[in-house]
Amino acid sequence: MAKQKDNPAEYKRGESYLTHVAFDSVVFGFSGEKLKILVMEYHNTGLFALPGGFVGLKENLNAAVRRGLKERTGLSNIYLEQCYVFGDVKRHQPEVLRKIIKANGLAADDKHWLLDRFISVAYYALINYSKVKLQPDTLSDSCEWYALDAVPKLMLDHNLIVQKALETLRKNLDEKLLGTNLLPLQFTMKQLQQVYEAFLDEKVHRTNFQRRMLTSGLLIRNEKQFLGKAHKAPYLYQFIK
Amino acid sequence: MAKQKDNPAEYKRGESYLTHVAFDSVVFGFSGEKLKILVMEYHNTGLFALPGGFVGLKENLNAAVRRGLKERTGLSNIYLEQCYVFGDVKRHQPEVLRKIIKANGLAADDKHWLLDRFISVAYYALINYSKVKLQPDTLSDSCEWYALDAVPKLMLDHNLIVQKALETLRKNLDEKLLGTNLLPLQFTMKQLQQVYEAFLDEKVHRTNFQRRMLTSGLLIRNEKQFLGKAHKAPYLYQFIK
DNA sequence: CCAAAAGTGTTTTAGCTACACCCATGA
DNA sequence: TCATGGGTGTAGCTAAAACACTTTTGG
Repeated sequence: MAKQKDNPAEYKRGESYLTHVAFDSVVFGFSGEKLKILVMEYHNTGLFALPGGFVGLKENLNAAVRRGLKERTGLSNIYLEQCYVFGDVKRHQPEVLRKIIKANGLAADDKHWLLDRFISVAYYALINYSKVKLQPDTLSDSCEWYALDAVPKLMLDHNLIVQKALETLRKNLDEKLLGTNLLPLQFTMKQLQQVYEAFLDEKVHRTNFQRRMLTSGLLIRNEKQFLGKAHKAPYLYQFIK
Repeated sequence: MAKQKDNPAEYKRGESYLTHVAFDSVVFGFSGEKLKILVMEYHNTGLFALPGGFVGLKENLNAAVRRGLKERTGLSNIYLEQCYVFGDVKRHQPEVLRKIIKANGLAADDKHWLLDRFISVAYYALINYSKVKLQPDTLSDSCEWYALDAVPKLMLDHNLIVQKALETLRKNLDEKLLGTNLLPLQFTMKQLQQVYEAFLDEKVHRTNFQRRMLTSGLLIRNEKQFLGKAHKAPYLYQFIK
């Protein structure tokens, strides 16, 4: 990719991306017994935002989102799903975008394409926290994990997008096979339980949870064990196939 | 609305609608024991399509979809939900749109904005069949109900959109309260069962279905009865509130 | 031996399935 | 009185909830 292509703010209107169409991703990771999401901070603005981007003129929408995630996390083959389209007029706040453009030392004349109104397609992604190498894009000075209960105020309607992603996931927890994507290949039942609890935001009954998982037939028990704690060593489990 | 505004094909690029953004609706109705959807046919082209449209520059996405449905069915307050965003490059088929524009006697030069690539936000709607007064838009010569098992070949990826709408609805049948939107205020248990069967595309157990509905607490039984058939008169039911 | 966490067993309840049965109606 | 479809009763199965219990480990 040419240097110019790395910075969306330098594009002229409609030159390389579809106008009026954007995407934002809520990227979930699990670490330290907590659910976290990726948040970017823009240079010298104090503005926080979800990692997002734009769709190339000859690029599939889903492919564009994968490209965006690849650039920020280094990962391909990410578990990714559409969540909702945010298309209200009131999400158009050119002052906010102007602030970002100016902070990057670019000319923010009134015709700059980033100042236009955008419809944003929201996605959520589930990724393996430990495999990620974070990289901010050229407009941002950081891309960091934030625990769900410590996400800062985000620009535009991005906090709403996070809520919507959570709701969507909560609805179909089981069929999304949370653990497959958020946990390492092998994990303890406790870890899996914590993932569920983090999404549901409530405690689940330990012994019944264990039985439900085991009888589901989706995971197998490895005889290897994880030692080092002052209690019975737990089995390690992994999902089948 | 001015006359010009009634015909999207007459707009210049970006003059009144957001470029690259469209919507399509799968409108479900229930009649004659069958599930049906609305399909439009374009003048002199043999092309069939889902009712869709574009988003005004100062119009909320959801509002645009409601406007589109109002124009074609005369109904406001329609039950409406997003379903999926179709954003692949291969759905861009300018030849098809060119055909429609020409058949309407308009100039289809290569820069016509309808020939651009569009991302389409798919919605599904559940409406009360008997309340609808169908009206084609200015580009179409008909807007008709088609039984789900008799939907013709539609343009672009519109058949795929129908499939996606069905899948989405099937997943959460119960929480969508199908009957509330698809049936008249009062209905027999048989009708409600037929709605479920139409969506699931399989028979459900009559007596157990009845019990499940009654114990759900979502509907009440009216003592009024529907007479005229050679069998026990069924109760009429209605949803609470 | 004790505390802590993992894992198993058991009882109760709730809901669904399948099927038998009775009821009301028009021809 | 019979065919047709509406409505109820009930036995059997399965899954989840609640809780008591045993096991393994480090200190």
